[in-house]
Amino acid sequence: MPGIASNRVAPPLYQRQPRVRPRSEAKRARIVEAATQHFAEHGYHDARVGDIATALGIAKGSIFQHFGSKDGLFFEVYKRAVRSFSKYLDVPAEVRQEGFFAVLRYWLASTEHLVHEDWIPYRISLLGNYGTDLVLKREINRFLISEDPYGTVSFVRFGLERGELRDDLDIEMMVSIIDWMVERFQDALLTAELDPGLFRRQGELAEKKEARIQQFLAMLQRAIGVPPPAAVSRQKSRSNHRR
Amino acid sequence: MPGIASNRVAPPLYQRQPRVRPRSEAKRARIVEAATQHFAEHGYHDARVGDIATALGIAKGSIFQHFGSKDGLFFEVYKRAVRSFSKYLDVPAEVRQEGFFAVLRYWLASTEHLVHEDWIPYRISLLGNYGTDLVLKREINRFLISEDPYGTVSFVRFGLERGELRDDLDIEMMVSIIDWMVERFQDALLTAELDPGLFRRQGELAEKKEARIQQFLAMLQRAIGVPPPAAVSRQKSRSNHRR
DNA sequence: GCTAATCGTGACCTCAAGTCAGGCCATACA
DNA sequence: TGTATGGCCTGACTTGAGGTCACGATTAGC
Repeated sequence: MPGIASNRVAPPLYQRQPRVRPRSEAKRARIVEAATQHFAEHGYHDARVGDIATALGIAKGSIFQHFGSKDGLFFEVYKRAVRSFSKYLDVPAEVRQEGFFAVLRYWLASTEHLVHEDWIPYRISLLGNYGTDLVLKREINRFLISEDPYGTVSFVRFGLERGELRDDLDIEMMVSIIDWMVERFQDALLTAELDPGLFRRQGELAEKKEARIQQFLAMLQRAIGVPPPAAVSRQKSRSNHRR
Repeated sequence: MPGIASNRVAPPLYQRQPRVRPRSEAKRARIVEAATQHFAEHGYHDARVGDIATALGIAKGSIFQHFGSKDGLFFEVYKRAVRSFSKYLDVPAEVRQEGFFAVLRYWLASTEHLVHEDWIPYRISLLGNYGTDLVLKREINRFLISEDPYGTVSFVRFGLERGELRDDLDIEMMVSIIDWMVERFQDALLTAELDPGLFRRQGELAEKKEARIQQFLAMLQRAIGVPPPAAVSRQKSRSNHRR
């Protein structure tokens, strides 16, 4: 897969700063923009690099010069799409004050709304997660780990600091669990519209969505949340949590 | 994608049972066998239909006659691989007697052993889950739902009947949760060897595997298991539960 | 053995990714 | 302003994989 790793040239031998080359950057951006559209509409395999070039009125070779390969182009498209998403903690202050699980509920509940507003980046992310190939998928995972674009790590720290998450679990594991579960849950909600039949029985999911979100959150809370103080000495909630 | 939907011909108009055609079935099986090998070794995209034909000493066109397309061939390969896996409840009787979570622990613990014994079907399943494209993935999901090849549904029923699983959750949701979580957890264990870098930080996972399995099970038990009866009677029900 | 169907073949087609030699053009400096 | 330099853009070209098809070989049923 040529081009995916690094498509920057070797450093200049003497002075001569390349000087940002505004033309080139602008063009890359235009290409990524158009490619996003095409990938989102046709999927990875059925998107044609030639079509993207035609749509932009440029030569196909030009795209390869900038991105090296179709994979390389898609990788840029994917990164841009994923970076456009909000991070977990980017919520209204009052939601954040309510705590970890309130934040989670906020996002699950607004998923549908967000996707209606702009479905394209979601589709791209779906393609990156399931619709290309293992080599690209590995690259994507490296990216997700190194950039943490959803801010899951700091979100989990937030939950830990507030004493809402168990401290006897690996932080790595909690991050993974959140990423996995939320991703799949959102996929299931979303693909009901974008890709009917992609995940398990989303048919009824649409109706029971509210209930599902509640169930899902309650489950997650039991799984990784601090156990409720109750049962022994009723009252006084959080003051005596260990650590 | 011709061929993936149905590569059986229209039903015969009058009598004339096709009569199983032993030659044809045998050949299909040989092709699937060889294709499995190639897909597992090279991944979906880098596997060449021509190579498979050459390896079998037959014409490429013959493969297309039998399976319609590369996708169609892979789909058969995938189904066979997945069907070769054991179902959840296919465990030694004494494990089964211990109950739902014991069965789960049994499988998680033997994952590594199983994959060493025969890594090929696992690789194929990984390719089907992440490494082809969305159209095929949809087909695969339909298959998984209709066949339930791991027997997750009856496994969950088993847990419910034994009173080990909460009865206030949707059965559909529990099935999905189990499928998702176990799949990802196994992937993380497995790809540490098959595809380093495919999932989050599996580096340390290898060492802490035992501990992770414990953590993971405990988490799942809190999430979907019936709450422990204790807690009313004075002291700590959970801290010495560590299993 | 004869006939009708299926099976198998390999040359052929299509089409999309990817390449590259050459012309274009913007900038840097005289 | 003239000219040299180097990156940018082009589009015709190559490569190679999936997929097709007419025809000959093989088999099953009588």
